[in-house]
Amino acid sequence: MSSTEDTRQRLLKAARRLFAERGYDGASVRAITRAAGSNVAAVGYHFGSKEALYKEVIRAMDDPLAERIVALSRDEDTPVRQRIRILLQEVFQHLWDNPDQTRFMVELRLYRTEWLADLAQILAPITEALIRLVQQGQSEGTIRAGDPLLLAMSLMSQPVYFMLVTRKIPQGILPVEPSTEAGRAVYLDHMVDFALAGLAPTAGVAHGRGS
Amino acid sequence: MSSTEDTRQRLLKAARRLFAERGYDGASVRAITRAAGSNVAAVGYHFGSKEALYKEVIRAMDDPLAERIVALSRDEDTPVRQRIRILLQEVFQHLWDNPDQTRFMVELRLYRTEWLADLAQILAPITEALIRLVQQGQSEGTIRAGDPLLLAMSLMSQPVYFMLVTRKIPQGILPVEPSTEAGRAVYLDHMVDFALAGLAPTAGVAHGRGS
DNA sequence: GCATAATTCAAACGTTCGTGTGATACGAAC
DNA sequence: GTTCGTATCACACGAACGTTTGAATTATGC
Repeated sequence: MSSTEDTRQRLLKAARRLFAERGYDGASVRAITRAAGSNVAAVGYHFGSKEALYKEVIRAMDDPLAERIVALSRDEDTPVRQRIRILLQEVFQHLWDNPDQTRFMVELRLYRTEWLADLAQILAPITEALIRLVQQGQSEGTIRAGDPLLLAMSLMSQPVYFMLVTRKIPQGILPVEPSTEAGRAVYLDHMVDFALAGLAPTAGVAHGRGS
Repeated sequence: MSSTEDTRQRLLKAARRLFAERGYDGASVRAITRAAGSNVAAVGYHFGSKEALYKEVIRAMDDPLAERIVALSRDEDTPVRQRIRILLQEVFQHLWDNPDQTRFMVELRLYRTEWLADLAQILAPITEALIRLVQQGQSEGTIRAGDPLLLAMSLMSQPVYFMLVTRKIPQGILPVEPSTEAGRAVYLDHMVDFALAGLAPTAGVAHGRGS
């Protein structure tokens, strides 16, 4: 039983990477087992089927990010807007360091809606943490009025969208190359500023129906 | 030659739908030709290969939206912020009515980076139109300072992200069902408000490093 | 050391994939 | 009516797919 867990873990790791890189259909069982350094039959033995392996990858995806975010959202020593700033930065950084996760989630969202519930369950704590923060800011008066869930969605849109648009983009398409730490900071800073600006208490111009 | 163009068009239409629904690998040539009501060999005859068909679907994707947006961005009779409002609404509506397009573009972005240049070329006019609008607003003083491209990216993030998150989502996950016109308006209005708030001239709270 | 279970492996299963081939159907030109 | 280029068809090819099988190998309990 010693190396069993090793094989299982190696399979999960390889599967997550390849599913993210090539999608469910594009990542063959043979390619996954080859990447994991084991036999084709290993998937059948350890998980039962390719589909079961995929669902197991979803299940194993609740990672340190969620608890970090929840902890951050409860850190009452830091001002709300500052907490949001840190939170968005950390989400972006995490997504940047784990591109597999974003791609995997997007594929799940687009092509595997039958397993979306599994994903929503994993993301729930993050959404709740964001909502909590927004509500706190609203009661303090540092965040403008509005449905907390909708505002939380707009907040999440910034790190997710910028990650999708800037990660592994061919050189020359974006004016600032996000491949360097410095270049990435440009997108990161802007993304946070825009999100916080969108939360700012009504500035006189923004709200209502007109311009 | 009479029904030739029909078959070609039917193939393109079916291919775009199935590529969007199932991804490149998930949409088999047989499924596409079956959906188009023609023979398996039709793809080989009209396009040469499955890959060539895929690229042709990309090429045929520059649609009315782009020119509509460019025209709107140049409509000097409407205030800039109002133009942006309309523009974001129309982008969202268009993406909503053509979910194929978003899914197709996302797959291209994630799994087919070798063909990304073809996509960037098609999206260029839209990006340029947004940048032009932002710059005009900045020179008027109705839009806050900042890199116009980055601001344009944040603007686009709203309709795209909300489309991705709300379209064809299983019932019960979102508190407001986006399947009805009225429910959808909730997301649409919020998305536009948030985007415009993010553009608002510095309100005293937003900018800088801290909360 | 020996039985017993757990794990890995090579090989093969039937199916589906993208593509190629040759025959057939069709319409226009003469 | 025959010819010719275009379009569609049924069909077969080899390769890759997910899965299964049964033997070989390794670890565990006594």
